[in-house]
Amino acid sequence: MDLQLSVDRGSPVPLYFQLSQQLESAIERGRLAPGSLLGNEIDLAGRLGLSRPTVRQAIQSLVDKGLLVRRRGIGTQVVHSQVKRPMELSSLYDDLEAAGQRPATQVLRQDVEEATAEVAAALAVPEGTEVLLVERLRLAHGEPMAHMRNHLPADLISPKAAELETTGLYRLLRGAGVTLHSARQTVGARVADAAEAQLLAEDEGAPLLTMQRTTYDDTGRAVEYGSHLYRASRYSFDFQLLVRP
Amino acid sequence: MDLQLSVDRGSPVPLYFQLSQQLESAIERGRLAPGSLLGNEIDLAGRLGLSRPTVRQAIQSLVDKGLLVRRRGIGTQVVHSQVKRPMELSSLYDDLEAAGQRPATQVLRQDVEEATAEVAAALAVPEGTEVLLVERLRLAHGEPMAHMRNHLPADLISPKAAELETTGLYRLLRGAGVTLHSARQTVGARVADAAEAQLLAEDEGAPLLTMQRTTYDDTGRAVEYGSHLYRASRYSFDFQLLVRP
DNA sequence: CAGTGGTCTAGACCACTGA
DNA sequence: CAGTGGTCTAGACCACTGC
Repeated sequence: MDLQLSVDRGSPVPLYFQLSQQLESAIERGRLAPGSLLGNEIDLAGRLGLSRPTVRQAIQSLVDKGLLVRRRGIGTQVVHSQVKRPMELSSLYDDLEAAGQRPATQVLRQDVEEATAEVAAALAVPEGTEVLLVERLRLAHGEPMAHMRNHLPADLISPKAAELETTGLYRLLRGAGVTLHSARQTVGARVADAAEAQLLAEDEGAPLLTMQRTTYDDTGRAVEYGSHLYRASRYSFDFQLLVRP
Repeated sequence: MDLQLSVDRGSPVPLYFQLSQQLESAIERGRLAPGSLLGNEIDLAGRLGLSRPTVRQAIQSLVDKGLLVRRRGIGTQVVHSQVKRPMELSSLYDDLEAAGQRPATQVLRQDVEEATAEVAAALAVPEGTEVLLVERLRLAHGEPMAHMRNHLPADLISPKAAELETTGLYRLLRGAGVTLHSARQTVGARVADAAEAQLLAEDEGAPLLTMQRTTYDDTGRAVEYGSHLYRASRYSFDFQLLVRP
């Protein structure tokens, strides 16, 4: 197994990160075959001129991603199956863009309102607090995909309609210095009523996927509550789970 | 912040794990308030008689769980929001049991069959390979919740119907020595046809959640492919996501 | 038995934050 | 500036695996 592994000590990139990236790309390119053993940590450290803890840190990050499996007494193996990304906190805009679907957005509404009981509870603010409401229609290839209603604390961002039409909400939040940390989601289904059907170019009674999501920043503050409708004929949630050890 | 932290060096439980458990329970009991600083790692190590890397390992595991946030130059803080469990690879049986719903199962069918193209592709076996097909109806409080069709390689387990009625499939797999590792899922929606409606005690045209899942063990072998239908009026998927740093 | 990963130590220097 | 987490080293011993 003659992988060309090497680290650059002059680089500001941490050594363990350089190594984990090289291993990850070797796995992705198939240079490290599924099921193959990685070779023991001590040798690897010696060959690279690194200490064992540093090598372990690199390997551990790939184990956490699900690309490698360690077995005591055996060694470290490349997982057989192609693990794709675990479910990420991504916006529909990013998802569509990544799929090459050239998303478009129509901003239907953008107002500052007083929080209803539902929104206040989700954002953990007093009822009646001013919140920004953004209502959008997401299109792909000119076809409606989803209707999205988002509520945000009014002091976070004040996006222009043009910004909302050319980028995702999460990108705007990150640009405003918000560090997204976690989200709580509920995915369900229901059938379209007449108004929803017309908005999404479906028939009344068509199946819709519903998703409610509250997103928190790293201080634990709720920064967004979304309540969305997706056309089930055009969209499904697709994701990977890792079993926590 | 006078937490009674201590480690038992005689215990076979790793020191970092003892510490992370004590910190986690302190956070859950509210003894470590959200937003409070944890105190620096060097002091903590000194007070416990541990080395700094060991303390860091304990803290890191809680950061990975989303309970703590580190900020360079600032310190380590308890996250404000109550983070619940991230989405787990759990069976509906376990989910219902955890919710106190006393699940029940009707085994509708249990056969060894030849894999269809769909199943063969999902399990990565040749078409026509013998696979175990299990078809079940999951009930809670006597009401149908979901219709579940699972396909498994025929050589893994041969469960008795009684076992299938009193436990989840994943528990049976774990009991057979299978280490579950990851799963790929797709969640969608559609409306019930006449047969599905009757089976699930819904009306024709009622909304259903669909879920297809392929589960892999730690060698990357596909050990289960499931194709399930949930009554949207009774069930939704509820989960937490962490943003990968 | 030899070889593997799992855990742990006691230091070191750096980068970033806030006062 | 002092204090924090981020990274890194060079060892050590243990637990588990397979031969």
